Amino acid sequence: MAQNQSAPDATRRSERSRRAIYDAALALVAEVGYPKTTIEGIASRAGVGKQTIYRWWSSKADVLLEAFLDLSGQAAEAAAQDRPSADASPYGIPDTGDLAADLKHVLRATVDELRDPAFEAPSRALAAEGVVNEALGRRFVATLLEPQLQLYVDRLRSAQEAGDVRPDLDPRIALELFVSPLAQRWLQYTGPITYEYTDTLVDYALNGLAPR
Amino acid sequence: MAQNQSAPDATRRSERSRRAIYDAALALVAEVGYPKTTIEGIASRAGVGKQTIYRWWSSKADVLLEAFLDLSGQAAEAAAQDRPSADASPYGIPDTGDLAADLKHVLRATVDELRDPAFEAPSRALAAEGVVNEALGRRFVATLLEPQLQLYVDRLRSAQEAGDVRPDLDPRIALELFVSPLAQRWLQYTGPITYEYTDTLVDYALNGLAPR
Amino acid sequence: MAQNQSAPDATRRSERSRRAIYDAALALVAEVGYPKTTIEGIASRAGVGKQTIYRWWSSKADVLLEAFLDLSGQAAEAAAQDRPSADASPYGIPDTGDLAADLKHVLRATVDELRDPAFEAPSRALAAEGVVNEALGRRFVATLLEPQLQLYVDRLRSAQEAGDVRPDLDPRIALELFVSPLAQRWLQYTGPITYEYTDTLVDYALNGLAPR
Amino acid sequence: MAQNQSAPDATRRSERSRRAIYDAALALVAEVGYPKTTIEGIASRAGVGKQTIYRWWSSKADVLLEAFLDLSGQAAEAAAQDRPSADASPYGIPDTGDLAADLKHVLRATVDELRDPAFEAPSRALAAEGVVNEALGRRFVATLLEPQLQLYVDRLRSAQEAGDVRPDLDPRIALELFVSPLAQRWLQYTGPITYEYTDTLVDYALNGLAPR
DNA sequence: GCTTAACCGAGACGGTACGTCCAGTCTTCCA
DNA sequence: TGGAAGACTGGACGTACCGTCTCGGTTAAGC
Repeated sequence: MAQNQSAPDATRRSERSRRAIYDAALALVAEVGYPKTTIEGIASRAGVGKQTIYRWWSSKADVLLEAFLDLSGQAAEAAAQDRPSADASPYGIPDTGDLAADLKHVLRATVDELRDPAFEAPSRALAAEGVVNEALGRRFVATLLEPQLQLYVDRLRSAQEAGDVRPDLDPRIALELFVSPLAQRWLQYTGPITYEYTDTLVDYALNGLAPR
Repeated sequence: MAQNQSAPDATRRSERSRRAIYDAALALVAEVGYPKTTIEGIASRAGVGKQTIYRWWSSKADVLLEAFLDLSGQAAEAAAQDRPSADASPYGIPDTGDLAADLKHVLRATVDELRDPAFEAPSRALAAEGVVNEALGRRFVATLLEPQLQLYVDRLRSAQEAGDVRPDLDPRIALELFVSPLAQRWLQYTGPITYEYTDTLVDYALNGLAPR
Repeated sequence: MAQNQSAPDATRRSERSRRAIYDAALALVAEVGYPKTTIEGIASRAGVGKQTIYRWWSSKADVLLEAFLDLSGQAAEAAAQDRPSADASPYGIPDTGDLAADLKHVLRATVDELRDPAFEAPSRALAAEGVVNEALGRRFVATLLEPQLQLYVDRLRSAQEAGDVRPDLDPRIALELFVSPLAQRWLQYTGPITYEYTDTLVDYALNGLAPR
Repeated sequence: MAQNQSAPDATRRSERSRRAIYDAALALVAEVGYPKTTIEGIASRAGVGKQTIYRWWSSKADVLLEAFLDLSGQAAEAAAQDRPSADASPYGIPDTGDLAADLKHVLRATVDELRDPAFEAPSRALAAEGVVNEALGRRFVATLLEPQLQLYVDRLRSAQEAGDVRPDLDPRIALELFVSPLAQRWLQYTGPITYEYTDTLVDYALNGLAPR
């Protein structure tokens, strides 16, 4: 099944240009915002011809998604380096046996990340694009969001085995009770984002709203 | 505190043009999508000069926000008309005494609304724009989202008085446990949106994840 | 034979506005140039509604032509005031008996006038417009240029009677030999405009190019 | 002395577009007149992006000047082709020994040209623009008018050598006696343009107005 | 080691939309 | 009812980018 039209030869691709484009795209999104970031601007800042961008990506969002993926990969690697422990899982959720404490810990880390300007600008841009562009949205979720959520699924399953979470629950849905509120506050500015808030979310979610 | 610069005289504003612009904006967003909706396109479809748009609004997003607000207002009015009951609250959440049932009912209605193409296109566009444009995002939330959420706050407070919800909970946060997951699935395509799903959310949220 | 459509009633016309419009038009043409002079600009500077201009004139050029006519009229009146002599002819060409001297004198005065910025800007603008807009051009010539040229015709006829100009010549054409070169240099920047130049023109024209 | 700002690379210029723009500009000026000729109109008629015009020219007048220059160049070339005689001078003035006849001949040809609609529309437009825009006016004169006038200078000098014109005359001024009147009549509609008229001009100019 | 095909930087090209400025018309309110 | 004010439709302005398309130059693979 051959490519329809002159698929570029990836083996001859310039690594140098690819990196420069990632850097330029992330820098511009951070500096001037996503809407004012243009393909021409990226090309010019990267010292690259426009065609080199169009050859390998299909849109501005596409470039940014890959650039952000690359950035996340680097960050994950760096984080793994710092954590010499046995648990190999990158960015894994700790399992100390205290579910509430573990979740609160991870959510606090997420709060920190959401405030890191280097991450905020591109991820917000991609999220926004994804809202209106379903194809990109699904890619964004599949490559970036879902892997993160899977960690919660794993932790919740472990908690079910330990008897800390009801066994009949669907962990994929359960995690949304405390993850989605944070996501929405961040995406839509519906409320402040604090440690206290995420701690509260965990408590509410685990214990339920109804009296015991 | 004088007006900045030659503010137009609102009393002379053409109601006809305003309506035509709202209609054109909503129609175009629904037909060709938000990114391909242009000010020129709106003006042309509305049979209006571009300047008439720029005179009263500052951006495409601004036009759409007002158009959607207007549309929502009309819809609310129409709904109020249909409900001859004593409870005057527009779009109010029913209070039958059964909290779970009431919430499930309202969330199912929300599911229906999220699927109504007439609402979906513009609200998705506004949400996307709001993610990346904080000023607009906050206006979107304040004028459209928060009033809806307030209804949940009211219902939860009533439930607290009835002893169906723990009295120490913050209702504004509590509601997020079942509202935000739906919002996120809709915004980010993180999962299917069904009645079953929203029913499950209500059950999980009221009873909690931990065993009783 | 009534006017086709609501001919304005000239008797109720505001003299105040008319004057203000003339002043504004002349001032703007002098300050920003003819192309950047706009009807809106004139109206605003004159403190007048746009409609008041459109009611009485049909175009920017039309306004300027009348304004300039008015200005010329005033100037002629002022000049007449300064000249208490018996000869009533306004701006008349002196008739001392020395044709060459008289023509040189008048042409030198014209040179001065062509350099007066108050006259230059509007008359140049009108001339330019007239080149490309035949109707206006003809009006410009008929109301402003031709009356001036008629003075030369008169003087040349007088000279013919005195035997200083060949009797068979057409004075209307003859005058062009020394007037048109000056006009062209002014209109088209084809050469410098000096007293020496106009003196030379008179000499060449009177004596001819061929040896005597 | 570096180029001011990102001068375009002339070697990559599209000859095809340049020609199409010339053709469109000349056609539009002839069809709808100079004031109604717009850059957008030229671009659209030429099947060219607006930017392609703005890249190489600074204004509508600029485009037209070059287009007309090009047209004149072609016409001159075509004329040279038709004249297989030894005298290489393009558009040269004949030198039969009879100055009056030669001048009358050339002026009659000029009368014809002034009436050729293909030349009239653009040259009138350029002349008008030049009246009000000194920079363009000077370019118009230097590139189009002056070279023509130089031919008269040459012919007059030859006549001086032959003793047909007084030796002390400045030919550059002398030529204006019969050229400028024609120019003015054409530019300002101050009179009809006929062979008889130009013949008369030559007679008057050569013999002078004063009796012999 | 020399050819050759590709990627590459550069940027001109045909387009679309931007946001602004005016033209000329229409409407409202004041004197 | 003339005039000041200014909102209206409409259209051109000059600019910014889009995505496509050459144009040398450089660079790596294959002969």
